[in-house]
Amino acid sequence: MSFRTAFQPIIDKPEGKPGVLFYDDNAVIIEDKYPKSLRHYLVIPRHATKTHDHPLVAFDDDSEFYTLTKKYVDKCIDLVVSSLLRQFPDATPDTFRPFIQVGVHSQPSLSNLHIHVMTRDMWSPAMKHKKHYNSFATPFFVPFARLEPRESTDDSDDDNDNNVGGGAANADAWLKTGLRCCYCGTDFKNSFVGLKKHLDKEFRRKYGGLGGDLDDLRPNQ
Amino acid sequence: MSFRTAFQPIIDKPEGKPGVLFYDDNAVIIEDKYPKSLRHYLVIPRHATKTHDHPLVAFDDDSEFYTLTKKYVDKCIDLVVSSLLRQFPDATPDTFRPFIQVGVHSQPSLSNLHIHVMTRDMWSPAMKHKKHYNSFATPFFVPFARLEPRESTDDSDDDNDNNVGGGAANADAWLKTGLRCCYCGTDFKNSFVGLKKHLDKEFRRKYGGLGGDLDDLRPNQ
DNA sequence: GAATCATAAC
DNA sequence: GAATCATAAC
Repeated sequence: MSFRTAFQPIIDKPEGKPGVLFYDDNAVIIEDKYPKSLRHYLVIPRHATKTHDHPLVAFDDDSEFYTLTKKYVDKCIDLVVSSLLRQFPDATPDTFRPFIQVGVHSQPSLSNLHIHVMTRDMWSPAMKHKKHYNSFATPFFVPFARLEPRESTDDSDDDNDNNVGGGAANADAWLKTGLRCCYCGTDFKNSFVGLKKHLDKEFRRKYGGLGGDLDDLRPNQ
Repeated sequence: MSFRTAFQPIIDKPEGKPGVLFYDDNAVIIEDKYPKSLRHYLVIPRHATKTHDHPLVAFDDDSEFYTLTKKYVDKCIDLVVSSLLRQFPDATPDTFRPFIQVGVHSQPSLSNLHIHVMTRDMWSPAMKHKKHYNSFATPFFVPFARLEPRESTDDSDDDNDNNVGGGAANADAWLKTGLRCCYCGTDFKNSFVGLKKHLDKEFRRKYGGLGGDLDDLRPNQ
């Protein structure tokens, strides 16, 4: 049961902890220990009670908390971009900014509130099975922007696919749905191996020619 | 479909074929290409029509064919024993003779009539899954002795478990039944890995102390 | 990691 | 060999 609070020690005392990229009184930014994309960081608010809220309700009626958290999300995006620019000298920030996704799991495994900030390549040796993939490539992954509190109660513009209010309802179904390429939408049904091979091609198309050495990035496990 | 007749070329022309241990006009004796025990040979009658008979009916009302085939089965047993004696100098023929099982599959994969002659250790890297094991360790495997034609029509002594007459009926069920050690009967349910580890122990108890080097016998794949 | 399914099956 | 299930899950 204790694995669910794996982030608590980092929240309590981020100093010197492995993977910590940044921290202040409000938040910690860490590298995901099992990154599911080339870059995969986490923003972890340090708020004593919000940390125990479900991500789909933590920002409800709390614009202040959303705005504060967004500041760290933006900082995290900057960290992802600058890290990639060091690896790909011919790229520009615009190469990567539209390619970064920010959001939360509608059923998080770890209970402390955390926001994923990651490139949308899903190219990683830690991406090992369908549930991993679908948790980031379907509406199981809820964009952070959709968590922004609204003044109006009129939700006629809402995209019901994401269904933030009762968003955990269809979560299991999304994890089991057919595998679709997050670049082009090609349907790989249940063929995870087929998807992985295709993602490798898409990755090389996306990241090739940016001055980096893709062979350095080969999976090491 | 052609794999089913894989033995036909050996029947037609055994000369110089790999794995052939003996042949004359009536039969060929070969090493099973995927041995499921330390020793696993096959007796293949060369009779032009009998070779296409199902093993559970090939010997019906044909004592002569049974007697002829038994001669080659006995020869095959001698070959197994002499081969083992070369490997285990401290053993005697009686170490192995009661430990050899002779019989047929009630649903053979290969269509040419063949009789299995094998040690009852099931210790082999080619023994890879439940169906392999149960095909030799349950009544799916029909002892050759039970195929001997009888004068009498009184079958009150028959063991209905083997049910030679309609023997293929429960064949699929036997392949799926729980895994039981062929030495001691211990039930391993569906744990093939558990069974394999136990068989390794039984093997070392049976074959240890016979002057051979068991380390030479370690699986090579 | 291991059992199951599909494939190959000796 | 690969998908599934169970386990672990960052």
